[in-house]
Amino acid sequence: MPPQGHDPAADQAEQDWLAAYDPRAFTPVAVTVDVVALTLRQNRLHVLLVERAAPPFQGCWALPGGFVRAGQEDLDQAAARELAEETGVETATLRRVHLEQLGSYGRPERDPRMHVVSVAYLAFAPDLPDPQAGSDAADAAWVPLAALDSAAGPHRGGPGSRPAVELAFDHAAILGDALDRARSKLEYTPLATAFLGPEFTISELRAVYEEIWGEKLHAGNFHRKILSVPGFVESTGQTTERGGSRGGPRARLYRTGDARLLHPALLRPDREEDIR
Amino acid sequence: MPPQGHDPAADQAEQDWLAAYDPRAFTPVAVTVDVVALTLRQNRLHVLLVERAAPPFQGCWALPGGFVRAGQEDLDQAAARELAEETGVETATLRRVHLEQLGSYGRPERDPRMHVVSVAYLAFAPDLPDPQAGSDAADAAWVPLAALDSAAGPHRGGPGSRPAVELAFDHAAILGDALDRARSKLEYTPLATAFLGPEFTISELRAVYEEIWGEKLHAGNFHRKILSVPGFVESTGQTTERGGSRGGPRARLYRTGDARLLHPALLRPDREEDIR
DNA sequence: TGAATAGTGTCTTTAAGACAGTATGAG
DNA sequence: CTCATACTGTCTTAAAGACACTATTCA
Repeated sequence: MPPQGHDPAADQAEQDWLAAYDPRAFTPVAVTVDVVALTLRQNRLHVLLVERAAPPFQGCWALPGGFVRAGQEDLDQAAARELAEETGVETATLRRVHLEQLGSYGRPERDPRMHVVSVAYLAFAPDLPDPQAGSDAADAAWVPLAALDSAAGPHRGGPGSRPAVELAFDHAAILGDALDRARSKLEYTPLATAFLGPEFTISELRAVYEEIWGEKLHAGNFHRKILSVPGFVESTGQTTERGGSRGGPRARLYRTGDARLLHPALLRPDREEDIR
Repeated sequence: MPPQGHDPAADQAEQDWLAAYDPRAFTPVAVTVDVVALTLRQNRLHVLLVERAAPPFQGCWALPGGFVRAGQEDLDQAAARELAEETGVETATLRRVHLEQLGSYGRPERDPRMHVVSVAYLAFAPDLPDPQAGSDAADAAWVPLAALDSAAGPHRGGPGSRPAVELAFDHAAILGDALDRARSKLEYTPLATAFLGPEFTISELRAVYEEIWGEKLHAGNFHRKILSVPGFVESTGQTTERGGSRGGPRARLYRTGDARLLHPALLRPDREEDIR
């Protein structure tokens, strides 16, 4: 853009220039982090939500999140802090939670108060205790995905389902993107194990895939495939104490291996829509 | 976090609460967008850089970018605007450029002036004219990746290479992440065609893969693979006017097809490090 | 005993890669 | 003519999926 006369773009350029020298001299854009924390409870996918205690969207459920503390923390740290505050979980437990950046959302009208850019994070957690509501929330809970009318994916309530929970802001869209990312992550990484305890059976691992992908997998082929991917799981040499509740042999126990990517990947069964 | 006495965290919570009612009452975090725009010139990967006209990092090269205009634009729009301003290219041409969000960078000390969160974007462009420096830049140019000491990937200068260009802020890290993303995108999407004109030969497409992946591919197998993936390319029925500069038959011309994802994907040849 | 589950064997199909071979056209 | 290139044919190997089968344990 060549230098020009007095027009709105030039005004903006001057504002930007001033901002470099006085942090309070430009129209502010606020920055928050929001966390889509997923877990499995009784083999059902749940997302951590808080009930808003104040307007806007008072009484609505929303993703846990909050403002980034200026000058004090990185985005990853802010996300971990918000997650810890909302779940009431100690830092030691957080080490077993996978946390990664999902993407940023910045439509000017996404928050009625002002222009807020939210950096969304995605978390995979093992089954954790019920959360404690933070100071700015009326309640906090692990909510089954089936209770949400999330546009994306196979996790919709059946015909007789309860009224869907409506999410505040654009959090339904963020959740949809998070589910897409989660399904894809299970293909190329061993992160499905982040939903399980330190030791698990192949069947438990398969249940994670089946719930998040929303389809049944062939038990035998899945078993062989998992064991054939180098570094996905390693044997503990132990087995479960008892067989399954409806019979069957005791299953061998495994730990997460040291691979960070799966080779070859575990691709989802063919879907029609994957061409578009 | 349960309510507690007068501690820094509570102060912060109060600040956050106030921010909901007075946009200027909290310590600000600025939001910028930065664009990693990649193109191929003479089959070499180039990135669009600007030379900074003002401190900090005056005289350094940096990714084109700037502040998000509060209340006026979405993040995608801001990135497209910055790209258009820096390249001096019209909106019509921008339609042929692929632009996607890469990720956000928010280390408090990444900008010496204040806490700035940058939302990075990745762009794939066909060969465009040389850029015009915008008002806040001393210069702008397509810089060959070989001239940069980018930590990631196979694009380093040879033994007799010029002194490496140093990038401002954390832009070298952003560029590294962008290259990782670009290499991965070529596996699962048809976006390699975004580097080419509206009609291209299979050999030209292969050159894109070879340059971005940094390795030679088998011409025959590549050819058959491209044609076997549904929706990747479609024939125009035309051929090039002349054979190659060093002989050979005229090549058939193709357009980009309607697929958005490649099935099956074009996986990179096995690399050792892909397990970690 | 019956049913469900863990784990393995084997066959078919698909896709990737190595390699050879033919036709075309520039110099 | 010579040589690089466009494109195709064929064989080998790897991997995914379908299916069958055995062994184990709960009820």
